[in-house]
Amino acid sequence: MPKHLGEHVEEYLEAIFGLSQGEKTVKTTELAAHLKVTPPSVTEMVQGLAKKGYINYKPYRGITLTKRGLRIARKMKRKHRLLERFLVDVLKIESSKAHDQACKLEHGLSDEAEEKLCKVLAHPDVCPDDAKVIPLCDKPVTSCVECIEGAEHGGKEGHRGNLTTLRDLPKGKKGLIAFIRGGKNVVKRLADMGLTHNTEIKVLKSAPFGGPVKIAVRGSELVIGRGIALKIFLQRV
Amino acid sequence: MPKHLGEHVEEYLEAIFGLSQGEKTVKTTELAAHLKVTPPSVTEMVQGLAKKGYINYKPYRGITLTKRGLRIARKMKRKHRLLERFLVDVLKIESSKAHDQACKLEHGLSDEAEEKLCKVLAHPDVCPDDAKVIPLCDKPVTSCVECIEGAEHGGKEGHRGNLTTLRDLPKGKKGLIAFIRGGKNVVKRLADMGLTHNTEIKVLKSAPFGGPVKIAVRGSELVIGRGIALKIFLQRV
DNA sequence: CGGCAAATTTAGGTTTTCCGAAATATTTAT
DNA sequence: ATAAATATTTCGGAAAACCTAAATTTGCCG
Repeated sequence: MPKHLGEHVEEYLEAIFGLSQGEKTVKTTELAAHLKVTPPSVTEMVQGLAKKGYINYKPYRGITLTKRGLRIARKMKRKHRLLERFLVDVLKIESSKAHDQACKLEHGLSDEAEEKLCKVLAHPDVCPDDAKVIPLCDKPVTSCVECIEGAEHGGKEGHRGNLTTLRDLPKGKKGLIAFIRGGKNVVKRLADMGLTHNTEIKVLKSAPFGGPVKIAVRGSELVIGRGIALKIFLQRV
Repeated sequence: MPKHLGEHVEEYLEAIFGLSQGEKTVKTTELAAHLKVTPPSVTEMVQGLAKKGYINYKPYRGITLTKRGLRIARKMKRKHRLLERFLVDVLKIESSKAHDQACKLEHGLSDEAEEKLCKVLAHPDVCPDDAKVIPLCDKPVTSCVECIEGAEHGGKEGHRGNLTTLRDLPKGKKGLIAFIRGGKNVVKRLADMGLTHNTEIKVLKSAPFGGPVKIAVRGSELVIGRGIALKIFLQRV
């Protein structure tokens, strides 16, 4: 059982996650540049991570995260981005400085504090720095409502590595609504349009830069705004 | 120039600070128990700290902080306690858990974030855990008002290691008001009683457990409540 | 297809912080 | 005052991460 999972391990996994967006394998040198260490240091660390089962590593070929590694990496990114939101929204720190500050804090943030922070920030969807999506929490819920209403969701953790937001689902693709990021209002508003858990959606048209998305739901067509499209998480089918 | 001042250095100094309350020299074993490491580890670390000038260390005799060490230790305690307040007041984490959580975050908290956090929390005076006083910031101001009003206090840092709160000044002792922790209201309220910067105070009677304090100011007598006594910082004379 | 440049890994070494066992100093108790 | 108990330090070693210099592998280009 990995007890305290060194900071550096987390840092590496998070970096690999960031650099590998969409399956891409990550190269040693990229990682070295990103982490500001030398390539040999990366090689060494990466060998360790592979041995411990966090990544798949073929010498000279590149790196991908395993399921285990992905879980940790997503969690770190989530903590990082929640912290950024906090630093910018609550403490009013410039977002350019917030990133570095979040980097230093993220490894110390407990899961409990992460959860409470998410609640206090009203379940934010993107980080202020680069508007990237904040990964979902791992609780077995289908919308933030269940989390807000308290209730011990003591169950096993979900594995949501493969969910996409509606904004990121490409034109022509279909998906099942897996999670709605929002409280009662958002859930209700979407339900009124027929968008509920497990509903199938097909993307008809998606504006390139996060503009509105046109979708087909149960035969009818709908246009969904950028903001709300970020709150709908889909399981591709 | 010490660049990033390892976490462990900070941790040790903070622990020494905590254990040495009031000049007492700290013993190796105490420190080991407190930090949950073995005595040999402490000895080794402590030798390093002494060489770097953060502590005075006589083998077999004990440890005290130097001025430099004290500055760092106070800063860490301050960050720690501000974080505890934040975790308890804002995130609603149980205060028993908040201490450990704060320990993990404190080393990553930048000076800027510390300052902003202090502002957001409205310049709190004690930490929720054990009601101990949160050390003052090092800015060259005489009350929180100057800090609230913005203004770049770009000057050199103060050295406030020797200030006491009115609550902690023993009966019979005299002090000069050096700092008032509070905004306009507090400062005004105190000014109305004749308590302004540089005023001399003598403690006539001090209730043992933080009860009211009777003092003499400019010939007249006053009784000060526990809460407000914690906000008045004195330079002993 | 051979050779060269770039990417990557191996080798050898450093620093920091920890540990257990053994030596030494200090304190306590007879 | 001295011996036993306790506290502290010394010694030798380990794990993590890093680094530089020196191989080695890969991939591209003529």
